[in-house]
Amino acid sequence: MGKKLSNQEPKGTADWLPEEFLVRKYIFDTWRRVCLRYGFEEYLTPLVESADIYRAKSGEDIGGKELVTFSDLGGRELSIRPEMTPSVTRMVTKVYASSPKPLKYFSIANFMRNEKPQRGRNREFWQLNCDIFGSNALSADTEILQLALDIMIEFDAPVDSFVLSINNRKLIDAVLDLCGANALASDKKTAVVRTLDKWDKLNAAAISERLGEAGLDKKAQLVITQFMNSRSLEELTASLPGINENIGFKELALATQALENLGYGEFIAFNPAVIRGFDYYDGLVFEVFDKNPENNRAMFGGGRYNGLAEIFGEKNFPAVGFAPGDETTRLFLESWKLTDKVKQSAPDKYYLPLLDASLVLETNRLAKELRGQGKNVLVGLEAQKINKALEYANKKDISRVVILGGDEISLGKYKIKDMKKGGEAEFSL
RNA sequence: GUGCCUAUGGUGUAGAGGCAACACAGCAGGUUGUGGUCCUGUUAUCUCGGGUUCGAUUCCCGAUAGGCACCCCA
Repeated sequence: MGKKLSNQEPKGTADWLPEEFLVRKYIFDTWRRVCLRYGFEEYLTPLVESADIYRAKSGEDIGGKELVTFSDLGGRELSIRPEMTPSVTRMVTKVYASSPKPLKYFSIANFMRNEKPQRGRNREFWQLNCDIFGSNALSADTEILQLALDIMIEFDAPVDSFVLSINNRKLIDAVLDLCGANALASDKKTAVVRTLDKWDKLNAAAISERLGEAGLDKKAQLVITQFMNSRSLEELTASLPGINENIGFKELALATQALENLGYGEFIAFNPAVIRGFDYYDGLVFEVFDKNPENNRAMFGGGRYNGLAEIFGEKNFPAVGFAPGDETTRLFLESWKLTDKVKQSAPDKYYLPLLDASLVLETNRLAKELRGQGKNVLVGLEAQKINKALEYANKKDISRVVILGGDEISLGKYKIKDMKKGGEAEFSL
């Protein structure tokens, strides 16, 4: 024997033992069911991509130091995907021109980011990605929001358990224009945007200091403060008259109205602090927040990214989408105790123990027949006394045990015992 | 990248500068065809390396690993 190897998973990754697998399968099945219900089609792209497609527009961290990169035999620099959007955009550019529009696509896939793992965040994680390509209509934005809400509702999320916060990059841009931030050097402008992103975590003095350092005077800061303190579109109009002429504002108002008309009003709210770090968003942006005080966090988000296709040298096409992750979803389900359905989703199983070593053939014949009827049959591999067989079934939470021993065979019968109710039923062999 | 916390059977936890304890799970049996209870047996180089000490699993330093928060992201 050589050196003893660690049986731990690599940092930031996790094994999925059957129990945990069942939870994630429940999450994936729910995602898939709702997407199919909206007529979305499932696709998949390769695990690795050329590293460059992430450096272009994925942001400094995800497209930089968090990228897991290696060289192939030809010296090409490849990365394990840290997100789906560049991949699906790349894929769609190949078929876009010849495809009937719009395209409604989804995928469930795993990703890698070289981060420091912590609660709700691993290096390897799984995401659902839903996107609509080829429609600039506001109804595409609305459908994406509705789909995101329906996924939450399909998980039995109570009304006050989460909120979908919406904002619009065009509106943010207009506000940056109003206060002169768009005229600033790009690093100063980034500092302003970053401050907006941190708004709720910083106090007034810290905000003022940061904005001042970025080059905004008191008057400009007041404009930003009025924008950021608006809790609704009405409040925003009152504090910044004329802002309601902005296209981003109008889109938000119309999308909100559309969702209210469909009965989703109580789930959505305008929130000026929703910015999102990806550089490619250029219209609607949104995030879903868990409202549980023990898990108060953004769960997932999305938005419109009409400009991304240009990195592949293609004519741009409209795109809007979102991506919830497996861990954040799991934490949400746990924080609201919504995991009852997980066990119900486990497949029903039969246990057919081998009660005597001489009955291997008969036992497997019966198992084959029951499997032919579509039943899931777990067959005993080693001879086992019946009390041990029942004990095993209990421990494995198996609800039915098929009994086939010498007595049954001589009568030409077998029995199925219901472990919950205790009764037995007889059947002919 | 920064800071804080933790490391003892398979799992969850006690413990004390001098023979490492308990619970659960696992396996075997009590019990030759009817279960969940009960009883018995069985399971540990106390993460690694160095230091202090007659003696360290315990105290100190370092490494490694894990967790949490920040950053960032979602």
